Amino acid sequence: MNTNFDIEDFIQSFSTQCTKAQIKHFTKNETITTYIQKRNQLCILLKGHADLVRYDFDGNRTIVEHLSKNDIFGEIFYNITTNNELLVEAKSNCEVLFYNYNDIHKKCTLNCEFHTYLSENLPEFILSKITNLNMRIELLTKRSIRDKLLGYFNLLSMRTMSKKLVLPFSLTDLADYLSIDRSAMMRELKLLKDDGFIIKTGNTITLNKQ
Amino acid sequence: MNTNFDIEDFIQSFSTQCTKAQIKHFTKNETITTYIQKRNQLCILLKGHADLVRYDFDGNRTIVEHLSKNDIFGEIFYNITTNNELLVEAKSNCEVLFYNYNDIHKKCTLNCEFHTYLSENLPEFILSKITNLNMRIELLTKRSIRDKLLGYFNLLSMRTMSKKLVLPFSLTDLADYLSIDRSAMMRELKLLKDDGFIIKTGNTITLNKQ
DNA sequence: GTTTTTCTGTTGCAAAAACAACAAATTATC
DNA sequence: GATAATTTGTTGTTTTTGCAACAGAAAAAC
Repeated sequence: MNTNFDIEDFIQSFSTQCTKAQIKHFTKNETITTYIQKRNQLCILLKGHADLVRYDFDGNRTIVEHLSKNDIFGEIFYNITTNNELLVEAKSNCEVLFYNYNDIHKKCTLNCEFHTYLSENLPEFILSKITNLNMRIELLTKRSIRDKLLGYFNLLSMRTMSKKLVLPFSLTDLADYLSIDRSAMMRELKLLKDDGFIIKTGNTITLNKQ
Repeated sequence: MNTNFDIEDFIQSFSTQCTKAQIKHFTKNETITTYIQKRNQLCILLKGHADLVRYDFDGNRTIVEHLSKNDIFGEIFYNITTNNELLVEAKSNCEVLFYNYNDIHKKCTLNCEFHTYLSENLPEFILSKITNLNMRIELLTKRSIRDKLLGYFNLLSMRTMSKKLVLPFSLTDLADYLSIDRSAMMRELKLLKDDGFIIKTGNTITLNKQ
């Protein structure tokens, strides 16, 4: 998300034909991948937006991660313990690089630039991912809907360096992301407006107090 | 946690005098470190148990992470956005290795074994950390206290390959870890017992149904 | 071995959140 | 541009969770 990784360079070096990786394209609402243990898939989202989504037995949908350009994902990061479905859904047209994690240390037969680039930059990628996961945990450990909403808005505000922020997904999805009931969230949003904490026009939020 | 990193080898190679790292000892309840942005501290817990804890304005205490031998932690993994205190507390006698992340890529002047070892093995360490964080997120996104408890018990059960499991911390701490009210959790634990899902004796839980 | 502190277990009550159901608005599809 | 599908906004009701307060048990400190 906030790595200094250059996407153009990346594709450029990849074009030197690495034997281990492949790029695929997806249109909106297509399933990019389903998490299955032991395949050790590592993916990088080169273009577009996608959500890692879980459906549980009660029919609840949870957006586990919201993925943007340069975010890494894949089942290597998971121990698939539960039998809940975990899948990555394209939210717009996407370009995804697939890689097998086992192959990262084994030098590519062609010793291609792409391969070198990836293994050199992976630590930075991963560090950025951990930071994102920790921010997510911070949000989820907040005790009330109000705190979750304000916490999330502050996060976005921090990123764009502005009190005015545009939600990256629908309110329905926001509830699934914060792991709360949508109608309860709507009620709380109204209270936040009434109490003067936020101004909301469409999916643009402006932070006020605090 | 489940890396194949060998602690003895580690200390052995460290004893060849790396100029950048240092090992410190802590006794129970001591504060190991406080997270401050821009210091880029990276730590490895060599011995003992510790908790990464956050205290928020309402006086709520949250155990953000429960750290065991070989777990890595430190402020490089955080964007300190909120002004909530984040600190690592020793839960038993601990031995901790401190390192500055900036120094990892710059080869140590002595080009010591330790340094090489660390930079070679860091990806595996980090991968394990991400897996743990994802499991934590899965727990926190569960919608009810019951699901959180069962989810956590299942996780521990999975790790030890047994239906009988020993909680790694007190019930008070468990509530802070699952980000729920302790008395509400106690009530739910009783219901789980009454419904025959678990048998509880002290801090040993045996899973029944499902 | 006694005292102090922390942890466990319990409960009534208040507050918050989830559930359910629907109309209006918006967006997508044909 | 009409129709279908999804999203937003709203509200009454039920359920769950949090809060507060306390007694007994266990653990730690002296």
